[in-house]
Amino acid sequence: MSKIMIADDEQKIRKLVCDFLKNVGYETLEAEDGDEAFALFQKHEDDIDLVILDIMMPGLNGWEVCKEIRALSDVPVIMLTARSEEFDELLGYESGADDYVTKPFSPTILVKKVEALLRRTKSAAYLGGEKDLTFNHEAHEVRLNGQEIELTLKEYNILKKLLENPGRVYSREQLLDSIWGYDYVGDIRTVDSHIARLRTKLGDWGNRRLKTVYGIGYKLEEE
Amino acid sequence: MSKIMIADDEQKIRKLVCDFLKNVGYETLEAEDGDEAFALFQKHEDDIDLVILDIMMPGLNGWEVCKEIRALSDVPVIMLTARSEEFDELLGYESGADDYVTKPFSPTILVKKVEALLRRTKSAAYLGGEKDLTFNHEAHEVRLNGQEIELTLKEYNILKKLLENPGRVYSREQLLDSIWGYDYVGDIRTVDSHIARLRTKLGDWGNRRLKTVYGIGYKLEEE
DNA sequence: CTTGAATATGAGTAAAATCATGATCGCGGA
DNA sequence: TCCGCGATCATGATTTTACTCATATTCAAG
Repeated sequence: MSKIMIADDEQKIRKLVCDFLKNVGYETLEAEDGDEAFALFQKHEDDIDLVILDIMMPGLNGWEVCKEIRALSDVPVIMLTARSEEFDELLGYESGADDYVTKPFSPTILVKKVEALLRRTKSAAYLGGEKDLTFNHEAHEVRLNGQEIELTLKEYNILKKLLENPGRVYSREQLLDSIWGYDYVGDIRTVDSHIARLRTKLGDWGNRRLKTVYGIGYKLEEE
Repeated sequence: MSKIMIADDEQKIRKLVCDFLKNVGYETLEAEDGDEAFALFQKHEDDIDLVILDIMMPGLNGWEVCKEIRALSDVPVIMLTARSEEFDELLGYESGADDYVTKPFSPTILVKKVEALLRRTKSAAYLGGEKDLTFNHEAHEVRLNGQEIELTLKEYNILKKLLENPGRVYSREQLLDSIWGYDYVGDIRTVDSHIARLRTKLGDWGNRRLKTVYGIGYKLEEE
Protein backbone atom coordinates (compact mmCIF):
# COMPACT_ATOMS: atom_id res chain seq x y z
CA MET A 1 0.00 0.00 0.00
CA SER A 2 1.06 3.57 -0.51
CA LYS A 3 3.11 5.46 2.03
CA ILE A 4 2.32 9.08 2.76
CA MET A 5 4.43 11.65 4.56
CA ILE A 6 2.71 14.43 6.43
CA ALA A 7 4.49 17.49 7.73
CA ASP A 8 2.76 19.87 10.13
CA ASP A 9 3.90 21.48 13.32
CA GLU A 10 0.63 20.91 15.10
CA GLN A 11 0.59 17.48 16.59
CA LYS A 12 -3.20 17.40 16.65
CA ILE A 13 -3.47 17.94 12.94
CA ARG A 14 -0.86 15.32 12.17
CA LYS A 15 -2.70 12.80 14.26
CA LEU A 16 -6.02 13.61 12.71
CA VAL A 17 -4.75 13.23 9.20
CA CYS A 18 -2.72 10.12 9.96
CA ASP A 19 -5.66 8.45 11.59
CA PHE A 20 -7.85 9.03 8.59
CA LEU A 21 -5.22 7.91 6.14
CA LYS A 22 -4.42 4.78 8.13
CA ASN A 23 -8.09 4.11 8.29
CA VAL A 24 -8.27 3.70 4.57
CA GLY A 25 -5.14 1.66 4.45
CA TYR A 26 -2.22 3.99 3.90
CA GLU A 27 1.03 3.96 5.81
CA THR A 28 2.09 7.28 7.23
CA LEU A 29 5.25 9.09 8.18
CA GLU A 30 5.25 12.27 10.27
CA ALA A 31 7.48 15.30 10.37
CA GLU A 32 6.98 18.25 12.68
CA ASP A 33 8.82 20.93 10.80
CA GLY A 34 10.11 21.74 7.37
CA ASP A 35 13.67 20.63 8.00
CA GLU A 36 12.64 17.28 9.34
CA ALA A 37 10.22 16.87 6.47
CA PHE A 38 12.90 17.33 3.89
CA ALA A 39 15.38 15.14 5.73
CA LEU A 40 12.80 12.43 6.05
CA PHE A 41 11.94 12.67 2.42
CA GLN A 42 15.55 12.36 1.34
CA LYS A 43 15.92 9.29 3.47
CA HIS A 44 12.77 7.51 2.33
CA GLU A 45 12.41 8.99 -1.09
CA ASP A 46 11.82 5.71 -2.82
CA ASP A 47 9.14 4.61 -0.39
CA ILE A 48 7.09 7.77 -0.23
CA ASP A 49 4.20 7.92 -2.65
CA LEU A 50 2.69 11.23 -1.64
CA VAL A 51 3.55 14.19 0.57
CA ILE A 52 1.28 16.49 2.55
CA LEU A 53 2.87 19.76 3.65
CA ASP A 54 1.65 22.46 5.93
CA ILE A 55 2.79 25.86 4.78
CA MET A 56 3.44 27.55 8.08
CA MET A 57 6.13 25.52 9.74
CA PRO A 58 9.27 26.29 11.70
CA GLY A 59 12.44 25.95 9.63
CA LEU A 60 11.78 25.58 5.94
CA ASN A 61 8.22 26.51 5.18
CA GLY A 62 5.94 24.37 3.08
CA TRP A 63 6.65 26.06 -0.23
CA GLU A 64 10.35 25.74 0.31
CA VAL A 65 10.14 22.10 1.23
CA CYS A 66 8.01 21.53 -1.82
CA LYS A 67 10.59 23.12 -4.09
CA GLU A 68 13.39 21.12 -2.56
CA ILE A 69 11.44 17.94 -2.98
CA ARG A 70 10.65 18.85 -6.56
CA ALA A 71 14.32 19.16 -7.26
CA LEU A 72 14.60 15.49 -6.43
CA SER A 73 11.36 13.90 -7.41
CA ASP A 74 7.95 14.13 -9.04
CA VAL A 75 6.15 12.71 -6.03
CA PRO A 76 2.68 14.21 -5.71
CA VAL A 77 2.42 16.99 -3.12
CA ILE A 78 -0.60 18.43 -1.37
CA MET A 79 -0.27 21.71 0.51
CA LEU A 80 -2.18 22.66 3.63
CA THR A 81 -2.92 26.35 3.93
CA ALA A 82 -4.38 28.18 6.87
CA ARG A 83 -7.26 30.32 5.82
CA SER A 84 -6.07 33.46 7.55
CA GLU A 85 -2.76 33.38 5.75
CA GLU A 86 -2.19 35.82 2.98
CA PHE A 87 -1.23 33.06 0.65
CA ASP A 88 -0.68 33.20 -3.01
CA GLU A 89 -2.15 30.11 -4.41
CA LEU A 90 -0.30 30.56 -7.62
CA LEU A 91 2.97 30.31 -5.79
CA GLY A 92 1.87 26.89 -4.67
CA TYR A 93 1.43 25.70 -8.17
CA GLU A 94 4.67 27.31 -9.18
CA SER A 95 6.51 25.58 -6.44
CA GLY A 96 5.20 22.39 -7.94
CA ALA A 97 2.40 21.37 -5.61
CA ASP A 98 -0.28 19.24 -7.20
CA ASP A 99 -3.16 20.22 -5.01
CA TYR A 100 -3.90 22.08 -1.84
CA VAL A 101 -6.39 22.02 0.98
CA THR A 102 -7.37 24.96 3.12
CA LYS A 103 -7.71 24.72 6.86
CA PRO A 104 -9.96 24.03 8.47
CA PHE A 105 -10.54 21.10 6.21
CA SER A 106 -12.62 18.01 6.33
CA PRO A 107 -10.39 14.96 6.63
CA THR A 108 -12.67 13.16 4.22
CA ILE A 109 -11.96 15.68 1.54
CA LEU A 110 -8.27 15.38 2.15
CA VAL A 111 -8.47 11.63 1.85
CA LYS A 112 -10.36 11.96 -1.39
CA LYS A 113 -7.77 14.31 -2.77
CA VAL A 114 -5.05 11.92 -1.78
CA GLU A 115 -6.78 9.08 -3.52
CA ALA A 116 -7.50 11.11 -6.62
CA LEU A 117 -3.92 12.27 -6.83
CA LEU A 118 -2.48 8.83 -6.36
CA ARG A 119 -4.81 7.44 -8.96
CA ARG A 120 -3.85 10.15 -11.37
CA THR A 121 -0.12 9.92 -10.89
CA LYS A 122 -0.02 6.17 -10.84
CA SER A 123 -1.81 5.95 -14.12
CA ALA A 124 0.51 8.55 -15.56
CA ALA A 125 3.38 6.20 -14.99
CA TYR A 126 3.76 5.52 -18.67
CA LEU A 127 4.64 9.12 -19.21
CA GLY A 128 7.63 9.24 -16.99
CA GLY A 129 8.44 5.93 -15.62
CA GLU A 130 9.78 2.59 -16.44
CA LYS A 131 6.57 1.02 -17.62
CA ASP A 132 6.14 -0.40 -21.02
CA LEU A 133 5.15 2.67 -23.00
CA THR A 134 7.28 5.79 -22.77
CA PHE A 135 6.86 9.14 -24.35
CA ASN A 136 9.71 11.45 -25.06
CA HIS A 137 8.06 14.66 -26.06
CA GLU A 138 11.30 16.45 -26.76
CA ALA A 139 12.47 13.85 -29.18
CA HIS A 140 8.95 13.18 -30.37
CA GLU A 141 9.63 9.57 -29.77
CA VAL A 142 7.56 6.73 -28.41
CA ARG A 143 9.06 3.58 -27.05
CA LEU A 144 7.32 0.36 -26.29
CA ASN A 145 9.38 -1.81 -23.99
CA GLY A 146 12.36 0.23 -24.94
CA GLN A 147 11.93 -0.22 -28.63
CA GLU A 148 11.12 2.81 -30.66
CA ILE A 149 7.83 2.88 -32.49
CA GLU A 150 7.73 5.15 -35.48
CA LEU A 151 4.54 7.14 -35.35
CA THR A 152 3.32 9.72 -37.79
CA LEU A 153 2.28 13.12 -36.51
CA LYS A 154 -1.40 12.38 -36.27
CA GLU A 155 -0.83 9.03 -34.66
CA TYR A 156 1.49 10.59 -32.16
CA ASN A 157 -0.95 13.34 -31.27
CA ILE A 158 -3.86 11.01 -30.87
CA LEU A 159 -1.91 8.71 -28.61
CA LYS A 160 -0.68 11.66 -26.60
CA LYS A 161 -4.19 13.01 -26.23
CA LEU A 162 -5.61 9.73 -25.06
CA LEU A 163 -2.74 9.35 -22.65
CA GLU A 164 -3.45 12.70 -21.08
CA ASN A 165 -6.48 11.27 -19.36
CA PRO A 166 -6.27 7.54 -19.24
CA GLY A 167 -9.70 6.09 -18.91
CA ARG A 168 -11.51 9.11 -20.24
CA VAL A 169 -13.48 8.65 -23.40
CA TYR A 170 -12.86 11.02 -26.28
CA SER A 171 -15.40 11.31 -29.05
CA ARG A 172 -14.18 11.47 -32.60
CA GLU A 173 -15.32 15.09 -32.67
CA GLN A 174 -13.24 15.94 -29.65
CA LEU A 175 -10.18 14.36 -31.15
CA LEU A 176 -10.73 16.15 -34.42
CA ASP A 177 -11.24 19.44 -32.62
CA SER A 178 -8.18 19.21 -30.49
CA ILE A 179 -5.79 17.69 -33.00
CA TRP A 180 -7.02 18.76 -36.38
CA GLY A 181 -8.58 22.03 -35.21
CA TYR A 182 -12.10 23.36 -34.92
CA ASP A 183 -12.25 24.25 -38.53
CA TYR A 184 -11.55 20.81 -39.85
CA VAL A 185 -14.02 19.69 -42.41
CA GLY A 186 -13.90 16.17 -43.57
CA ASP A 187 -14.77 12.64 -42.78
CA ILE A 188 -15.08 11.90 -39.11
CA ARG A 189 -14.08 8.32 -39.77
CA THR A 190 -10.59 9.48 -40.48
CA VAL A 191 -10.03 9.10 -36.78
CA ASP A 192 -10.78 5.42 -37.13
CA SER A 193 -8.08 5.05 -39.72
CA HIS A 194 -5.47 6.49 -37.44
CA ILE A 195 -6.62 4.44 -34.50
CA ALA A 196 -6.38 1.37 -36.67
CA ARG A 197 -2.85 2.22 -37.68
CA LEU A 198 -1.95 2.92 -34.08
CA ARG A 199 -3.28 -0.44 -33.02
CA THR A 200 -1.25 -2.14 -35.68
CA LYS A 201 1.92 -0.35 -34.79
CA LEU A 202 1.45 -0.81 -31.08
CA GLY A 203 0.66 -4.48 -31.51
CA ASP A 204 -0.51 -6.28 -28.43
CA TRP A 205 -0.34 -3.20 -26.26
CA GLY A 206 -2.51 -1.32 -28.70
CA ASN A 207 -5.13 -3.97 -28.87
CA ARG A 208 -5.25 -4.31 -25.16
CA ARG A 209 -5.35 -0.65 -24.19
CA LEU A 210 -6.81 1.32 -27.07
CA LYS A 211 -10.46 0.71 -26.47
CA THR A 212 -13.42 1.53 -28.61
CA VAL A 213 -16.42 2.78 -26.71
CA TYR A 214 -19.23 1.76 -28.94
CA GLY A 215 -21.34 4.69 -30.02
CA ILE A 216 -19.09 7.19 -28.24
CA GLY A 217 -15.46 7.19 -29.22
CA TYR A 218 -12.13 5.91 -27.99
CA LYS A 219 -10.28 5.74 -24.75
CA LEU A 220 -7.06 4.49 -23.36
CA GLU A 221 -7.96 1.90 -20.82
CA GLU A 222 -6.20 1.93 -17.51
CA GLU A 223 -4.92 -1.36 -16.28
CA MET B 1 -19.99 16.55 -22.27
CA SER B 2 -20.41 18.49 -19.07
CA LYS B 3 -22.12 21.83 -18.95
CA ILE B 4 -20.80 24.56 -16.72
CA MET B 5 -22.50 27.75 -15.62
CA ILE B 6 -20.38 30.77 -14.89
CA ALA B 7 -21.67 33.87 -13.13
CA ASP B 8 -19.60 37.01 -13.04
CA ASP B 9 -20.50 40.61 -13.66
CA GLU B 10 -17.35 41.31 -15.63
CA GLN B 11 -17.87 40.34 -19.19
CA LYS B 12 -14.14 39.96 -19.79
CA ILE B 13 -13.75 37.41 -17.07
CA ARG B 14 -16.72 35.42 -18.26
CA LYS B 15 -15.33 35.28 -21.74
CA LEU B 16 -11.89 34.28 -20.58
CA VAL B 17 -13.21 31.45 -18.47
CA CYS B 18 -15.68 30.29 -21.07
CA ASP B 19 -13.05 30.20 -23.77
CA PHE B 20 -10.79 28.04 -21.69
CA LEU B 21 -13.55 25.72 -20.66
CA LYS B 22 -14.82 25.33 -24.19
CA ASN B 23 -11.31 24.65 -25.29
CA VAL B 24 -11.20 21.53 -23.24
CA GLY B 25 -14.60 20.43 -24.34
CA TYR B 26 -17.12 21.79 -21.88
CA GLU B 27 -20.30 23.57 -22.72
CA THR B 28 -20.86 26.85 -20.95
CA LEU B 29 -23.70 29.02 -19.77
CA GLU B 30 -23.23 32.60 -18.64
CA ALA B 31 -24.97 34.82 -16.12
CA GLU B 32 -24.04 38.38 -15.37
CA ASP B 33 -25.43 38.78 -11.92
CA GLY B 34 -26.61 36.74 -8.98
CA ASP B 35 -30.28 36.87 -9.81
CA GLU B 36 -29.76 35.75 -13.35
CA ALA B 37 -27.44 33.02 -12.14
CA PHE B 38 -30.02 31.56 -9.86
CA ALA B 39 -32.80 31.87 -12.41
CA LEU B 40 -30.66 30.18 -15.00
CA PHE B 41 -29.77 27.43 -12.62
CA GLN B 42 -33.39 26.74 -11.78
CA LYS B 43 -34.22 26.51 -15.43
CA HIS B 44 -31.38 24.25 -16.45
CA GLU B 45 -30.83 22.44 -13.22
CA ASP B 46 -30.73 19.01 -14.78
CA ASP B 47 -28.21 19.98 -17.40
CA ILE B 48 -25.71 21.87 -15.31
CA ASP B 49 -22.83 19.82 -14.02
CA LEU B 50 -20.83 22.51 -12.28
CA VAL B 51 -21.25 26.14 -11.27
CA ILE B 52 -18.64 28.88 -11.01
CA LEU B 53 -19.73 31.92 -9.00
CA ASP B 54 -18.09 35.25 -8.49
CA ILE B 55 -18.72 36.57 -5.01
CA MET B 56 -19.10 40.26 -5.71
CA MET B 57 -22.06 40.56 -8.03
CA PRO B 58 -25.06 42.83 -8.31
CA GLY B 59 -28.24 41.31 -6.93
CA LEU B 60 -27.66 38.17 -4.95
CA ASN B 61 -23.99 37.82 -4.16
CA GLY B 62 -22.08 34.62 -4.76
CA TRP B 63 -22.53 33.19 -1.28
CA GLU B 64 -26.24 33.76 -1.44
CA VAL B 65 -26.57 32.20 -4.86
CA CYS B 66 -24.58 29.25 -3.62
CA LYS B 67 -26.88 28.75 -0.68
CA GLU B 68 -29.95 28.96 -2.87
CA ILE B 69 -28.51 26.44 -5.27
CA ARG B 70 -27.60 24.17 -2.41
CA ALA B 71 -31.18 24.16 -1.33
CA LEU B 72 -32.00 22.54 -4.66
CA SER B 73 -29.02 20.49 -5.64
CA ASP B 74 -25.64 19.01 -4.84
CA VAL B 75 -24.04 20.32 -8.00
CA PRO B 76 -20.37 21.17 -7.45
CA VAL B 77 -19.72 24.88 -6.95
CA ILE B 78 -16.50 26.84 -7.28
CA MET B 79 -16.33 30.37 -5.89
CA LEU B 80 -14.28 33.18 -7.34
CA THR B 81 -12.97 35.58 -4.73
CA ALA B 82 -11.05 38.75 -5.24
CA ARG B 83 -7.94 38.39 -3.20
CA SER B 84 -8.21 41.85 -1.76
CA GLU B 85 -11.62 41.11 -0.37
CA GLU B 86 -11.90 40.46 3.30
CA PHE B 87 -13.49 37.14 2.72
CA ASP B 88 -14.25 34.42 5.12
CA GLU B 89 -13.51 31.20 3.43
CA LEU B 90 -15.36 29.31 6.07
CA LEU B 91 -18.48 31.08 5.05
CA GLY B 92 -17.86 29.64 1.64
CA TYR B 93 -17.71 26.15 2.92
CA GLU B 94 -20.73 26.77 5.08
CA SER B 95 -22.67 28.03 2.16
CA GLY B 96 -21.78 24.77 0.52
CA ALA B 97 -19.10 25.67 -2.01
CA ASP B 98 -16.79 22.85 -2.97
CA ASP B 99 -13.76 24.86 -3.89
CA TYR B 100 -12.70 28.42 -4.48
CA VAL B 101 -10.21 30.32 -6.57
CA THR B 102 -8.78 33.71 -5.79
CA LYS B 103 -8.49 36.42 -8.38
CA PRO B 104 -6.35 37.06 -10.20
CA PHE B 105 -6.25 33.43 -11.20
CA SER B 106 -4.72 31.48 -13.98
CA PRO B 107 -7.42 30.01 -16.22
CA THR B 108 -5.42 26.83 -16.41
CA ILE B 109 -5.69 26.38 -12.70
CA LEU B 110 -9.38 27.01 -12.80
CA VAL B 111 -9.74 24.41 -15.52
CA LYS B 112 -7.78 21.94 -13.46
CA LYS B 113 -10.00 22.55 -10.49
CA VAL B 114 -13.07 22.11 -12.59
CA GLU B 115 -11.79 18.83 -13.91
CA ALA B 116 -10.73 17.64 -10.49
CA LEU B 117 -14.10 18.49 -9.04
CA LEU B 118 -16.03 16.87 -11.84
CA ARG B 119 -13.90 13.80 -11.61
CA ARG B 120 -14.50 13.62 -7.92
CA THR B 121 -18.24 14.12 -8.04
CA LYS B 122 -18.96 12.27 -11.21
CA SER B 123 -17.35 9.07 -10.17
CA ALA B 124 -18.70 9.31 -6.69
CA ALA B 125 -21.08 6.73 -5.45
CA TYR B 126 -24.53 7.67 -6.45
CA LEU B 127 -26.64 6.59 -3.60
CA GLY B 128 -25.84 7.74 -0.19
CA GLY B 129 -25.94 4.40 1.46
CA GLU B 130 -24.11 1.49 -0.02
CA LYS B 131 -21.33 2.11 -2.41
CA ASP B 132 -22.22 -0.66 -4.74
CA LEU B 133 -23.08 1.14 -7.95
CA THR B 134 -20.75 3.81 -9.32
CA PHE B 135 -20.90 5.86 -12.45
CA ASN B 136 -17.86 7.26 -14.12
CA HIS B 137 -19.10 9.54 -16.83
CA GLU B 138 -15.67 10.42 -18.12
CA ALA B 139 -14.84 6.86 -18.79
CA HIS B 140 -18.41 5.99 -19.59
CA GLU B 141 -18.18 3.18 -17.16
CA VAL B 142 -20.51 1.67 -14.63
CA ARG B 143 -19.27 -0.48 -11.82
CA LEU B 144 -21.22 -2.72 -9.55
CA ASN B 145 -19.27 -3.60 -6.44
CA GLY B 146 -16.18 -2.50 -8.24
CA GLN B 147 -16.71 -4.72 -11.21
CA GLU B 148 -17.35 -3.14 -14.53
CA ILE B 149 -20.68 -3.75 -16.17
CA GLU B 150 -20.70 -3.30 -19.90
CA LEU B 151 -23.72 -1.26 -20.86
CA THR B 152 -24.82 -0.11 -24.26
CA LEU B 153 -25.60 3.54 -24.86
CA LYS B 154 -29.29 3.30 -24.33
CA GLU B 155 -28.92 1.17 -21.26
CA TYR B 156 -26.37 3.56 -19.87
CA ASN B 157 -28.56 6.58 -20.49
CA ILE B 158 -31.64 5.02 -19.01
CA LEU B 159 -29.82 3.98 -15.89
CA LYS B 160 -28.30 7.42 -15.59
CA LYS B 161 -31.67 9.06 -15.97
CA LEU B 162 -33.31 6.92 -13.35
CA LEU B 163 -30.38 7.51 -11.06
CA GLU B 164 -30.77 11.24 -11.32
CA ASN B 165 -33.85 11.08 -9.18
CA PRO B 166 -33.92 7.90 -7.21
CA GLY B 167 -37.45 7.08 -6.24
CA ARG B 168 -39.05 9.18 -8.91
CA VAL B 169 -41.13 7.39 -11.50
CA TYR B 170 -40.42 8.02 -15.15
CA SER B 171 -43.02 7.14 -17.73
CA ARG B 172 -41.90 5.46 -20.93
CA GLU B 173 -42.77 8.66 -22.76
CA GLN B 174 -40.54 10.69 -20.49
CA LEU B 175 -37.67 8.33 -21.02
CA LEU B 176 -38.18 8.31 -24.75
CA ASP B 177 -38.38 12.09 -24.81
CA SER B 178 -35.27 12.68 -22.82
CA ILE B 179 -33.10 9.91 -24.20
CA TRP B 180 -34.36 9.23 -27.71
CA GLY B 181 -35.59 12.76 -28.32
CA TYR B 182 -39.06 14.19 -28.52
CA ASP B 183 -39.29 13.35 -32.19
CA TYR B 184 -38.83 9.65 -31.72
CA VAL B 185 -41.29 7.53 -33.55
CA GLY B 186 -41.52 3.89 -32.82
CA ASP B 187 -42.69 1.34 -30.37
CA ILE B 188 -42.99 2.70 -26.88
CA ARG B 189 -42.29 -0.68 -25.43
CA THR B 190 -38.77 -0.54 -26.67
CA VAL B 191 -38.10 0.92 -23.27
CA ASP B 192 -39.16 -2.34 -21.72
CA SER B 193 -36.58 -4.20 -23.70
CA HIS B 194 -33.81 -2.04 -22.42
CA ILE B 195 -35.02 -2.20 -18.86
CA ALA B 196 -35.16 -5.95 -19.14
CA ARG B 197 -31.60 -6.11 -20.38
CA LEU B 198 -30.48 -3.73 -17.66
CA ARG B 199 -32.04 -5.97 -15.07
CA THR B 200 -30.23 -8.95 -16.48
CA LYS B 201 -26.90 -7.22 -16.61
CA LEU B 202 -27.26 -5.73 -13.17
CA GLY B 203 -28.33 -9.06 -11.74
CA ASP B 204 -29.57 -9.03 -8.20
CA TRP B 205 -29.13 -5.28 -7.85
CA GLY B 206 -31.19 -4.71 -10.95
CA ASN B 207 -34.01 -6.88 -9.81
CA ARG B 208 -34.03 -5.29 -6.42
CA ARG B 209 -33.81 -1.66 -7.43
CA LEU B 210 -35.22 -1.28 -10.92
CA LYS B 211 -38.89 -1.23 -10.17
CA THR B 212 -41.85 -1.28 -12.46
CA VAL B 213 -44.67 1.01 -11.47
CA TYR B 214 -47.64 -0.69 -12.96
CA GLY B 215 -49.50 1.48 -15.40
CA ILE B 216 -46.99 4.32 -15.06
CA GLY B 217 -43.41 3.49 -15.86
CA TYR B 218 -40.18 2.70 -14.10
CA LYS B 219 -38.23 4.00 -11.18
CA LEU B 220 -35.07 3.33 -9.31
CA GLU B 221 -36.05 2.38 -5.83
CA GLU B 222 -34.11 3.81 -2.95
CA GLU B 223 -33.18 1.45 -0.20
C1' DC C 1 -64.08 -12.87 -1.42
C1' DT C 2 -63.62 -14.76 -5.86
C1' DT C 3 -63.67 -14.52 -10.70
C1' DG C 4 -62.75 -13.00 -15.08
C1' DA C 5 -62.11 -9.42 -18.52
C1' DA C 6 -59.06 -5.95 -19.73
C1' DT C 7 -54.79 -4.24 -19.66
C1' DA C 8 -49.80 -4.06 -18.61
C1' DT C 9 -45.52 -6.20 -18.27
C1' DG C 10 -41.64 -9.80 -18.82
C1' DA C 11 -39.04 -12.95 -21.59
C1' DG C 12 -37.49 -14.41 -25.65
C1' DT C 13 -36.41 -14.08 -30.53
C1' DA C 14 -35.52 -12.37 -34.81
C1' DA C 15 -35.09 -8.73 -37.92
C1' DA C 16 -33.35 -4.12 -38.76
C1' DA C 17 -30.43 -0.40 -37.98
C1' DT C 18 -26.28 1.36 -36.61
C1' DC C 19 -21.50 1.29 -35.88
C1' DA C 20 -16.49 -0.17 -36.12
C1' DT C 21 -12.87 -2.27 -38.64
C1' DG C 22 -9.33 -3.25 -41.79
C1' DA C 23 -8.06 -3.07 -46.36
C1' DT C 24 -7.41 -0.33 -50.13
C1' DC C 25 -6.90 3.74 -53.06
C1' DG C 26 -5.72 8.28 -54.64
C1' DC C 27 -3.95 12.75 -53.56
C1' DG C 28 -0.40 15.87 -52.68
C1' DG C 29 3.64 17.56 -50.31
C1' DA C 30 8.59 16.55 -49.02
C1' DT D 1 9.19 8.67 -55.67
C1' DC D 2 7.76 7.88 -51.09
C1' DC D 3 4.99 8.67 -47.26
C1' DG D 4 1.45 10.61 -44.48
C1' DC D 5 -3.15 11.48 -44.81
C1' DG D 6 -8.03 11.38 -45.79
C1' DA D 7 -11.67 8.88 -47.96
C1' DT D 8 -14.45 4.85 -49.25
C1' DC D 9 -16.23 0.35 -48.98
C1' DA D 10 -17.28 -4.45 -47.82
C1' DT D 11 -17.69 -6.99 -43.92
C1' DG D 12 -18.67 -8.36 -39.53
C1' DA D 13 -20.06 -7.11 -34.94
C1' DT D 14 -23.11 -4.88 -31.83
C1' DT D 15 -27.02 -2.51 -30.65
C1' DT D 16 -31.65 -1.36 -31.08
C1' DT D 17 -36.23 -2.21 -32.28
C1' DA D 18 -40.35 -4.86 -33.13
C1' DC D 19 -43.14 -8.52 -32.26
C1' DT D 20 -45.08 -12.66 -29.95
C1' DC D 21 -46.81 -15.09 -26.22
C1' DA D 22 -46.99 -16.23 -21.46
C1' DT D 23 -47.71 -14.21 -17.12
C1' DA D 24 -49.00 -10.64 -13.82
C1' DT D 25 -51.90 -6.99 -12.15
C1' DT D 26 -55.96 -4.32 -11.64
C1' DC D 27 -60.58 -3.57 -10.92
C1' DA D 28 -65.21 -4.26 -11.04
C1' DA D 29 -69.02 -7.50 -11.24
C1' DG D 30 -70.84 -11.41 -9.25
